[in-house]
Amino acid sequence: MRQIKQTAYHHGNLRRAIIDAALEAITESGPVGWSLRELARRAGVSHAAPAHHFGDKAGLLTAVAAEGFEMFADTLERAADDVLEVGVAYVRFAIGHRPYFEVMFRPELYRMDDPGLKAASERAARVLVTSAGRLSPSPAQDRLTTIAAWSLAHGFAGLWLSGALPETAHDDPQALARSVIRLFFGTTH
Amino acid sequence: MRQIKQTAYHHGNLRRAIIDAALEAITESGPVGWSLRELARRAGVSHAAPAHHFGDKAGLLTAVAAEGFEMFADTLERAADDVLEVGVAYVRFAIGHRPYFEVMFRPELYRMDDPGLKAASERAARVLVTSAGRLSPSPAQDRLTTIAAWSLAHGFAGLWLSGALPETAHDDPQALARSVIRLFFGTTH
DNA sequence: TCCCTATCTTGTCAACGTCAAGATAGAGTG
DNA sequence: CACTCTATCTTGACGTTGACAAGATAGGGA
Repeated sequence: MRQIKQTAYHHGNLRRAIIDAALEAITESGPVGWSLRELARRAGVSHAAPAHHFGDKAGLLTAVAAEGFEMFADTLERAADDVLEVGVAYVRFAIGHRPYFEVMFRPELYRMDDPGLKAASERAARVLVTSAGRLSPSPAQDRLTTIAAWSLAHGFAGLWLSGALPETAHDDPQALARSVIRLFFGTTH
Repeated sequence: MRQIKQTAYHHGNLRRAIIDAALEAITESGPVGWSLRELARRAGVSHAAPAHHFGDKAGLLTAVAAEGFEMFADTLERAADDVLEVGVAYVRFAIGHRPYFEVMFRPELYRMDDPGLKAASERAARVLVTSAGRLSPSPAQDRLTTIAAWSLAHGFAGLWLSGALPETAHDDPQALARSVIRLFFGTTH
């Protein structure tokens, strides 16, 4: 998956175990509905063990966001050939990796100056800019088109995650997202 | 503004003072970066005073969300004549009343079964459905068009609030939003 | 064998949300 | 004015939390 810096000491790989526990907890009760001590209990270690790996809560969420942006950039890059599919991939990631997504776009929860995080998020942004540029009617409207396409995908994901969309949308959000995107960007594909 | 149930007892109007303090605190550090005790200190009352009015933290955030949805519905209704302006009003509210907006679309923070809240949020949704319907090319695509338009406005607002958009966007977000919406929905107006 | 260092534990602290019980003061009634 | 009633607010307490400091532990290199 990703580089693993820790050789196994007492626990095995506590860093990963804590992150996994955090992802579970975020899935169950959001990015703030849990405590570091609870994660430590889930991982079977003492209450202060997480602090060694992440410093504090923001440090843990920084690690989650960084990992999320890495996976996010990978996902978008895999779809980069087809502009429509980049949008669908955006929504698919948000829904399929909800705990990551819910942290990633809430920068007050983590430290944005983390170098790995910044690199991954810029990598993801590059795919969006490049692929949306191909939709632009004229070079002068590149920026506007990028923001529009990004807003559409991001808004759909956000509304779906917050449960604001009508129930019928919950059957197959990915197909619905594809329809919505196609509505704007034509059926050229 | 809205009905005020409390007659002034010891404090004057503590309920309002606590909500205002909450809005300030949310503006400064997000919907979870503060404590009830801090709000009580700001209002100059004891640490347990807020509990009487709101029960618990979720109760306070429910009141914030309800008030937000009321104002939101009012804003949208005022713009309902012009479909484009509904989208602009959506963004304007999100940015101009950021602390409300940041709570409203995070339902895990409050109690969605609150009757006043539900009524106001349905009132807002009705404006969106009605006005977006006017954009729909055919009745069969009403639902899709509504979701698309809503996603566009919601996504732009969310991206702007999270600081994800490039800095140039921060000069006049409202004008930028208008351009973005016009890009999709033509310049018929 | 010995030390070094990353890893984890234990103990502690102020602050927090929440609850229970008591104090206070305005409003209504006579 | 005297009295009571009740919404409002205070005080005190309890278990939990994030964070810090100091100590224990164990694997790896010399």
